[in-house]
Amino acid sequence: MRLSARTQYALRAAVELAAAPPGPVPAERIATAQDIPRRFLDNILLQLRRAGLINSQRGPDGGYWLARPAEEISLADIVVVVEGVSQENERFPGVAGPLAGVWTALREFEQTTLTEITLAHIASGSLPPL
Amino acid sequence: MRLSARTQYALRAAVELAAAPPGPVPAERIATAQDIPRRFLDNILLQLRRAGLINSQRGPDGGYWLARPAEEISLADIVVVVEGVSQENERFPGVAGPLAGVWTALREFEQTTLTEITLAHIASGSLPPL
DNA sequence: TGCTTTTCCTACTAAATAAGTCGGCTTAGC
DNA sequence: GCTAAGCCGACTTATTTAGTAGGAAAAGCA
Repeated sequence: MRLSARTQYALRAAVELAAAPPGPVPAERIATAQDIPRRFLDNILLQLRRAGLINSQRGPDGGYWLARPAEEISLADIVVVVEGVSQENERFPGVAGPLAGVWTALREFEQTTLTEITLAHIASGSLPPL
Repeated sequence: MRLSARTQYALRAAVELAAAPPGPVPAERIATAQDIPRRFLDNILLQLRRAGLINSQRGPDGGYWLARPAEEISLADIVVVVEGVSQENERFPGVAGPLAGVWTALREFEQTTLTEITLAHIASGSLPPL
């Protein structure tokens, strides 16, 4: 389970939005709270908005907010957007063939887990039973 | 679960050794059977030998063989050697703190799975219940 | 001895990916 | 028209990945 810095930042930013009171949150505040390089964060938030996960508003008192309730956004939603969709299953020559099944099983568990956990879970600190 | 080509090759080479009849297997044969670039494979086998997972013999009829029975070498053994030991748990600022627990859970599952599956399982094609 | 087969070893390089930066434009509100 | 935001593509730099290169050393055999 290797996650790029970009993906980690995206998740942390999203959690920050989930935990904020209703209304726009400026990028600057997210950057400070989560210790994320400001310009890089801009970049990431843009991607999340284009994917329809968050909304934005410009101008004074502008900022970002979740496009859906935090209960309805899973970690997988964000990971998929930022990390891109996972690679197809490869085939392994000869006697190594059964390795494929192992990777499939691991990936499935990973995906199931990330799909079950929502931003609300993280923000509230109460994880569902794994 | 992102695995580098190097790690995949190492696993496939090890499985090939596990499936071979007793005695040294030359790198050339592994490279052909598993379609791995020859010089790169040399490099990887060297690393596995230094880690004590395989043994080698030079000269005509030389080659490589597993240092222990295939039942006693787990996929994790190989992954750890090639991929290096996993990074320490990071901490996440503020409200994103609980994310750490998710990564820990995922990593533990991954590690448990890879530890339970041995080269013998793969070579025989009979995976243990996951 | 010398030839062949095979491993051993360090170092190098090219390509891809990741991480972040820059400059400036656009929009909204006062 | 000033200020506080977001919007956007392009650019730069660092790291990692995936190999390659060149040869040295050992083992067996004739």
